[in-house]
Amino acid sequence: MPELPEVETVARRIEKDILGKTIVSADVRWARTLATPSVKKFKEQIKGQKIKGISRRAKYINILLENYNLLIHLKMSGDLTVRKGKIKPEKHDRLILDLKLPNSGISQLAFNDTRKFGKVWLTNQPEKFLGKLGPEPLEKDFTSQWLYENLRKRKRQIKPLLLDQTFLAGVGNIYADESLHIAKIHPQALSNVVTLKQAEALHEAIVSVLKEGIRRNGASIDWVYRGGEYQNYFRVYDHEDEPCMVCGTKIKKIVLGQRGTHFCPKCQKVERK
DNA sequence: AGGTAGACCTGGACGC
DNA sequence: TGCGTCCAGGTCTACC
Repeated sequence: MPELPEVETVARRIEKDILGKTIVSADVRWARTLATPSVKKFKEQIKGQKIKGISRRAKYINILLENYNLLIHLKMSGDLTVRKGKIKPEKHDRLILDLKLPNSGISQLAFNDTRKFGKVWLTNQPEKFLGKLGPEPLEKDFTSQWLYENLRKRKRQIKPLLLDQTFLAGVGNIYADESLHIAKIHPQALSNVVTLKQAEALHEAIVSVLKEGIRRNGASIDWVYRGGEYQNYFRVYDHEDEPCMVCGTKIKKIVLGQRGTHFCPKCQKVERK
């Protein structure tokens, strides 16, 4: 599902429609969507809270309320939409918040999530639930030097390491595959033998791929269409057996850390040490 | 420490 | 048409 660019897109899309509105009630349609607190407490605490801001940290959306943070993780199939008026819930709506401005009607913020993996936290200690996330790849502290040093500290296959949110926040399966192809690094290359040059190339690839993803409003694949177009620019993801755009070799698909992994066996060689 | 398998879920694609 | 199997943008836990 959504990775950093898709989550960023969702947050930006709903921002202007929710800022300044007051949450007047909550309809919890799938109880397990709530990570914390209980349904009863959630409804009590969120009622009357005004929406002060919205941001993203890793793949979490963080909606700032007067006394709480509403954290939302879309996991594989989640999406957030704002609807005007009281609408009949859609099939996979898991949580609906009724919003109101003083001099206008009701609108609704709906969390729709087919696969029910998504989670919502209402808390005044967001750090407690955001866990030990790695740096944001689009922030200043993510540099090629940082990447080089931290890759060398570990001894792991590089792709699963990129997906480790405590190592680097926000990169998911698609953008990891795309970045490694641009940087010409084999997904199974060991992190401790990556050269400074490779780390620099990977750093640049990660940043460019994420920025381009955001510019294209993310990717829309499977049945989850959010308006994004980045799926039309994939180099390797979902391109198994198609020719590599660089050298024409057939793109290979393997499984790494239980995730489908796409790469060009000619452009991305494993260096044995 | 790092790798892997199973859970959590629904539904689309594909083979027979 | 229908049924079974596999796969999917994520992450957590258990276990080797």
